[in-house]
Amino acid sequence: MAKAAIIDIPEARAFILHWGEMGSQWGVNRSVSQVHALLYLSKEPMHAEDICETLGLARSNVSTALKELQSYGIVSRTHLIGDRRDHFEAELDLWDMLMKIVIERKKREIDPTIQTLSDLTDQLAARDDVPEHVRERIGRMHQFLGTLGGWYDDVRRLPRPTLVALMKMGGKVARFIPVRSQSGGTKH
Amino acid sequence: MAKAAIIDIPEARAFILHWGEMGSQWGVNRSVSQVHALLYLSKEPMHAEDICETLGLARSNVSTALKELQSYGIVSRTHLIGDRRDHFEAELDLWDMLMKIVIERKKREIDPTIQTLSDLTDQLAARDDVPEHVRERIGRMHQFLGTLGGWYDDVRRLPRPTLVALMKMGGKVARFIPVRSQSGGTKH
DNA sequence: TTGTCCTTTCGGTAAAAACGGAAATATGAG
DNA sequence: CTCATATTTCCGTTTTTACCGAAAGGACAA
Repeated sequence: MAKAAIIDIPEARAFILHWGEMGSQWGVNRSVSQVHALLYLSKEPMHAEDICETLGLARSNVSTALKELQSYGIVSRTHLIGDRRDHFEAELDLWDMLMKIVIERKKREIDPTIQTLSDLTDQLAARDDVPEHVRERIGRMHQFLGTLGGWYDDVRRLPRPTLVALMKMGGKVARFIPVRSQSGGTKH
Repeated sequence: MAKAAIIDIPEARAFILHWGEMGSQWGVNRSVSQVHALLYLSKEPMHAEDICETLGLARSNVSTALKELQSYGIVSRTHLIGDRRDHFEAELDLWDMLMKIVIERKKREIDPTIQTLSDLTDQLAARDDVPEHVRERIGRMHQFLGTLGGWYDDVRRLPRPTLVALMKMGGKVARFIPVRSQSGGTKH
């Protein structure tokens, strides 16, 4: 009897399918997310052919998906002795995984947007026939995204245990913020 | 001479176009993001017909887009005296805007995923023919998303100035986390 | 109530994205 | 070097999604 494949477990199949759906909601190719989900569940690194058969996808498709996942840094290549084929395994630490996804999407989509807004802000500053509120709103968006991006660049460097501790605190971190006139400061 | 429309400002047009592109990268319909960008730049609330002409979109398309933006809570209807038509304006507070977008996407995509993972975890617990690592990894993902979701539900209730202050602190919030054995604690 | 104006829904079409298969390229063993 | 095997690129097909126009569905004034 052949070793039971992951895909034969209904719950695993459901997981992979759902992950694919969710990915596509976030602008990620369905095949890419499915391959990711499969590798996340796989105990051993898998080679491309194996992934194809398991998910019923074309080889080319899997190849592209793997490249994409590697560019995110959440899947890596390994080699098994006596086997020429590339094998692939997923990042198993979910914190690291999330951080890598966020950093990559920031790099791809947010940073260029900030750059564009920066340019537009400059161009608008050099004009005098533009309604003030337009200049102001684009400028504000620029500043906002810049702040957000800077914040992420900052906190992602924190050691993981610190990050976990911060998250577990939730809203309680607010205790440490100097109170001006808002509620939610020190309660007693 | 007619009042110069926003769309005649090249920088505004670039902003709207870019916003549309970025939206589509995140799984948001391009028309939806464009309408949002336009309303964000508009000083006055606009009615649907006006939006159509400005962006060159069909009436039906704009109607759908407005509905979507309202469901996110980042665009609202208003009425002008002496005008039966609905008028629309965008949320101008970018913090509020972001919070609303995130809460809505969480509701639509993350929460159902957590639910699914919860179900799968239960089902897996009732089986004894499933590799341990599969059970464990799905369970871990469930827990991870739950923690993340809980954290967001928590911090989003903080007063806005507190949130802004926290963000401005960036990684410095880590000062307040009890140090175990990691770097990044109190530096001096 | 009736007509006008405004909005939404619906069905078909057009555009875009995903996908598969074949061909091309690369890698490594002998 | 040559062959066998693994991987990627390219291009045509399929599937999905976005979009428009027409028709239906309200709301309000007269």
